Amino acid sequence: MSLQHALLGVLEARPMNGYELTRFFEAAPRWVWSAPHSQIYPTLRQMEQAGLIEGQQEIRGTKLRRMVYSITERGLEELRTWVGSGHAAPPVRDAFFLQALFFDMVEPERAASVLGTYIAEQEKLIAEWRAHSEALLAKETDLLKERLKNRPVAEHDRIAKLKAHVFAGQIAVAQARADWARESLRLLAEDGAAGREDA
Amino acid sequence: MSLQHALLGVLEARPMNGYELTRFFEAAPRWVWSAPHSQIYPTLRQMEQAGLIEGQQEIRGTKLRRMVYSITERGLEELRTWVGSGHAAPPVRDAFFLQALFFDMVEPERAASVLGTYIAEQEKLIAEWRAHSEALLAKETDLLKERLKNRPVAEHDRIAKLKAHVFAGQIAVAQARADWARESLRLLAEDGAAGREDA
DNA sequence: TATGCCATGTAAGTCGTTACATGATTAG
DNA sequence: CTAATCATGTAACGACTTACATGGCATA
Repeated sequence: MSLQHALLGVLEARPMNGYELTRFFEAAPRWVWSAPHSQIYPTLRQMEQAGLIEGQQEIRGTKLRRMVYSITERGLEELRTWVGSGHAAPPVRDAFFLQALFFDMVEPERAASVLGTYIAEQEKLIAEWRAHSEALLAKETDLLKERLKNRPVAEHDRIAKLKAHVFAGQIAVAQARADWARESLRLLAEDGAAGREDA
Repeated sequence: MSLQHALLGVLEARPMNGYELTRFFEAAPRWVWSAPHSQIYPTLRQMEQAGLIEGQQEIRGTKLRRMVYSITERGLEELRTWVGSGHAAPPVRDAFFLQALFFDMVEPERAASVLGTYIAEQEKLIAEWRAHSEALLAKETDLLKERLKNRPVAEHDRIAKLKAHVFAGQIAVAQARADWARESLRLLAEDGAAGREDA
């Protein structure tokens, strides 16, 4: 159900149509959730039927229609309830750690190459999230600006800090992964050397 | 496809039946992958058809049958190929960070309670993984003992270290999450105080 | 003889991926 | 006029969840 809550969370800032939401959820500098448009459009219709959001049709030009969805009172309530209550953690399922568990089955060079790619990926994510986190702290993102319009000015700093901190969390996790991968590289090198000495 | 590779990785240590694999993948002290038996049994039959594993039927008592699966040469090859090559990272999708992104919408006390539960969960995972990591380093787990039987003694330490290190990675990530959650608690407390001062 | 473990299944439904498909509008 | 962008869909498939379902074996 998380996609629904993600959509509610975005629509809480301002009304949007499916296309805008799609750009948001398919965006390259990734956010905390992602989804393709093929999932977003049907979900929006579902949510409208459930009364969580309301669609308003608009016409651009003569024929190009778009449905602009806004969050309803029920949607807000659902979002607040979900955010305020605990949810069971999803089962552990990490394909990369699974792969790493069998690195002893391949030549160290191949494992090292896989690790190198992984580190680069994590670094890229870190860079994107860092930029986003800083933009939030500076209250420079479009969505945050919209969101703050409905909040008392006294709370603006608090809200910006809290949101930025979430991305700091993503960064911390990615950093832990990257650091671990670098240690793995060292471990592989050591072992490789030891292996050669023994041989 | 990761479940298939997880199964191959376990069966590389020794032949097992669906029930044993199920206990492994549904185990409370979680591993790096999990799956219910309703997913495991059909997957095993699929993998047998694909020639990745081979089933041998055994009878306990008079009627109780069980299929003991062993990895085939093709399965080994598939596993090695998969382990040795890079795979695109799955899209970012973290329900807890998503939830945290909207903590400003609920009372700080509720957010704090959600964070508290989260921290406890992470700590529990850390404890389980720590125990598992230490058992691996000491070469005390059943599966590792089986696995090492087919490897040169000179490599035993290396293999144990590599496997244990994967769980150290899971621990590092969980630790990063827990630390982040603790910082979040501090941030919420600060803000709460500031909010009350302002009011 | 009853409880707990061994052992294996099916089925319905949700979530997510990938590919296919269509057409309007705008800016250069 | 043509390419990029706006805008919205469908369909098939695979992965995972949850619930339902059955029966044998061992031991107390």
